[in-house]
Amino acid sequence: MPPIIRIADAKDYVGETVTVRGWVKRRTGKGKLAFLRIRDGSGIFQAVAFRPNLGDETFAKVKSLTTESSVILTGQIKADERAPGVPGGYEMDLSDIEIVQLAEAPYPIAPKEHGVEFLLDNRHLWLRADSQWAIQRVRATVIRAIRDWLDDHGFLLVDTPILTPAAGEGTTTLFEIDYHGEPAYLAQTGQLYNEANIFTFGKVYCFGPTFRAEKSKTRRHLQEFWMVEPEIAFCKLEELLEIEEQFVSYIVQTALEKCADELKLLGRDTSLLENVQPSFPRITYDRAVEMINEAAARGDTVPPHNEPVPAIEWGDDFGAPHETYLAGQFDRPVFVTHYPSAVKAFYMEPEPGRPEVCRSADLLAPEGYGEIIGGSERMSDPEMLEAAIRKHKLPEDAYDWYIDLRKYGSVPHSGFGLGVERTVAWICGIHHLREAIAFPRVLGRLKP
RNA sequence: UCCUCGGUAGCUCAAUAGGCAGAGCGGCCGGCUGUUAACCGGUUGGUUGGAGGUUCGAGUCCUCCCCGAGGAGCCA
Repeated sequence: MPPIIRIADAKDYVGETVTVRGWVKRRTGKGKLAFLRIRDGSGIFQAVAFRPNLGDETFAKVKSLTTESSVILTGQIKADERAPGVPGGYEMDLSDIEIVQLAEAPYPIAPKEHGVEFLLDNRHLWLRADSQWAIQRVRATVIRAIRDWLDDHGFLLVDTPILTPAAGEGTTTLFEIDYHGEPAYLAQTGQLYNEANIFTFGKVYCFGPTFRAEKSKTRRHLQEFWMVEPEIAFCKLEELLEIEEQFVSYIVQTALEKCADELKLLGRDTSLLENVQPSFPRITYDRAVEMINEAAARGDTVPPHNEPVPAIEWGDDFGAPHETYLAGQFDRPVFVTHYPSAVKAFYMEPEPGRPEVCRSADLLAPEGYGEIIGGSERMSDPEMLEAAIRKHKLPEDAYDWYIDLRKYGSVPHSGFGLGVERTVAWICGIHHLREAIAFPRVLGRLKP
């Protein structure tokens, strides 16, 4: 019995006869010669079937194969420059084939362009496409890098609840569920619980799905997305930014190193990612507003539609074109710090001597991918926090425990949240977040 | 919730001024010894999103509705 191998390992078996189990992506042929593009999860290669070698009966089996049929193939591995695939350069000279199932024809997804609606309706099949295979492998690598870096830098993973009694930040729309007769909400952040956990563990992170019921219908939004949220005790804003730039650089460089084949398959220009090394530029909100208004006065435009940069007034939050313009001025991600307190969450520490701005920082990714991190130094004074909660008209009794944290050994502390799908989309160079997660939850869509 | 665009074969799209609903891809049959979303020949394939209206005649014009995409607000 020949050994069963993975396509990714084919290079180690040149000249040997082996067995591969997988699916027929596509069959092409030329008379007595047929090519089977085979996928097994680990990689993609082709099996070459030549009638004089196989005999008429086996060759007829090959010719009968439909797209996505499941097969067990046996043959000799050969190195051949003409062989396409991932990693490519190796193919199987087929000697025997077992058809596990002859797939129904036609397979719904044809080798051509498709519309978004059709692809999302068929997401369970679309995932088999080369591009989707590559993206999910990058995603898994990004998640691994996130956890490795945090675990190796003294952070403890502490899971936070998904069923919560009240709004985390009090700003966005929540999914409400029935918690045995009382209303509960799917978590939009684990941050407040992280802030409790730092008093036990110093540096913590939570990592899980979060839920936003906003009627957001853009390529930068999902109803359900994954977020990693580190939180650090005895940490001021300046130190937080150093952590963030080390963290993001590690994630990007790890993806470049471990997913070179996948990024190549996706056609990603990785030269733009190689710059992602510390340190990242830092600009204040004040300076950002100046830059935007100078650009608006010059009539500068931003991709993808080359719209003019809209002018902005101090105090307004940035729109997508503003973020794209700002990010476009730098060759790596850029921190924008000290936003107006009025446009940010209630818990952010005001800047000493300038209470109208807070010690916050967003990290904007290049190429129009927008905000991948939102972070800040948190308010550490109990009275100031109580006043902020009242000012934002939040239910005070829901935050009593949160205020307690400032009464018993309060310390300066900071944290941030990194959106996994936005990070994956940026690294992969894909247009829409929906491709960065296997089964995206976008507005108006729950199936599959 | 608001703004813009869209819905015709399994898929991607076309259809002059209101006048026989088409092409490519996919599928199926046949041909070809190096295919890369092959090529050549043949063939299959329709409740034009739904309801109503105008008209001799509606994919096309009118009204209402449904669905989708992009964006705004909000945010990762």
